[in-house]
Amino acid sequence: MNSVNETTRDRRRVETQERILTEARRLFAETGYDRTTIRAVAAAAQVDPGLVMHYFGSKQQLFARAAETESRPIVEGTAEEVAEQLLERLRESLIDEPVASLAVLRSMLTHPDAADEIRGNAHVRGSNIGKAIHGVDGELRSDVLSALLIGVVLGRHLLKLDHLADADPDKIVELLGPAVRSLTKG
Amino acid sequence: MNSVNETTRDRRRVETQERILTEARRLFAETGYDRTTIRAVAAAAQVDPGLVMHYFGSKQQLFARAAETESRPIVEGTAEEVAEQLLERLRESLIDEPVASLAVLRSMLTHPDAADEIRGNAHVRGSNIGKAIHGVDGELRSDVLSALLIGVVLGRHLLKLDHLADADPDKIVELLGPAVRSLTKG
DNA sequence: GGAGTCATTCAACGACCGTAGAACGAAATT
DNA sequence: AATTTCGTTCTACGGTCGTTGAATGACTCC
Repeated sequence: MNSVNETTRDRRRVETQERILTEARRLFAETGYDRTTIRAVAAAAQVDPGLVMHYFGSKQQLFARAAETESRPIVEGTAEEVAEQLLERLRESLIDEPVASLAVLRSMLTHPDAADEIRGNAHVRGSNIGKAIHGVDGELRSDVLSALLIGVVLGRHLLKLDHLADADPDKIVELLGPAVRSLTKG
Repeated sequence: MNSVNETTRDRRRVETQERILTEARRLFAETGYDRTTIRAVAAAAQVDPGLVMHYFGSKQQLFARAAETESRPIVEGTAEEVAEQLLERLRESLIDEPVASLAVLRSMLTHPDAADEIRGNAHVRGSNIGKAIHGVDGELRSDVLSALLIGVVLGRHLLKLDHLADADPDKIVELLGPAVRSLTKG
């Protein structure tokens, strides 16, 4: 039986799968979907490429698993409240964006699945703006905000724009305060 | 001799090279560096893959030629003047970003050369912000502005975020006015 | 302890890629 | 008209990739 007695096989299997997922996330985030090969993931996880296929079925499915992130919707409220939530999420993203999110961001321009995930749920650190922004052109302003936040996280963690990559997160958030607030207001 | 008498061979050669470059730009912009194959470019230009190699030497060099853009520095001035220039460039980029720029943007996350071009000359439609922004944290604010503009152009032309892709450029520029102006001011 | 499950490896296939070099044929030069 | 140039194609090599299916051997269960 299972679910009661955990066999050593169960443990090993889960450990191996998570080791593969960790290395896959890292490589997807570092080099994107296309340049990350199943062979490289397997090597990094000290495992045979066939095992990766056995557990995850295909490269696409491996990416889907590696790119899973928790979606944390922005709660509705006044323009100021929404702005403060977004800036706090941005602050977290600047300090340490989850590797899974970076994998999606790195791949979004060349892998349709990654683009879909961004499009369907434009987010930074799983921040689903959704319908938290109301007023005139609410949907457009929401998209613009998503684009801005994506740009900043991209510039810092992936493009590594010289001064943006090194700057104090609080300083960046402070600079972006007026910009974000001006866009949450209808 | 040459440079005086233009032979039909000269004409044909230039025509073919430009046809190849046009198709290369289009494909690089649509699918990025890695997914664009020399074979596909050759087929689109109705030419043999070997001819592409013969004219451009390698895939990297083909990309370099296809991705060439004119750099148009932002001229220094008051914070308001710089902001107005940036917003005007953004407006142009929203209406019709050059294919060569889109090729660089599409490839910047997976092709090191494209990333270098963005980093060394963070631009949208060749807008080199350079040292046009002064004051406290001038360099950081310049990088943040680059990141914002990249995000918006990316969201509209490449990610095609639903409402951002369809919106009136003037409306978007209007929405971003306060954000851009708040960042040009020291 | 013997049968069976399953985590893991191994070897290989077929497809596609960038690239190189020989070959051909039409235009240019003399 | 003969010869050279060169735009263009053809064929092929070596490499890498995703994926498969059989083989192996350790663990599990009755």
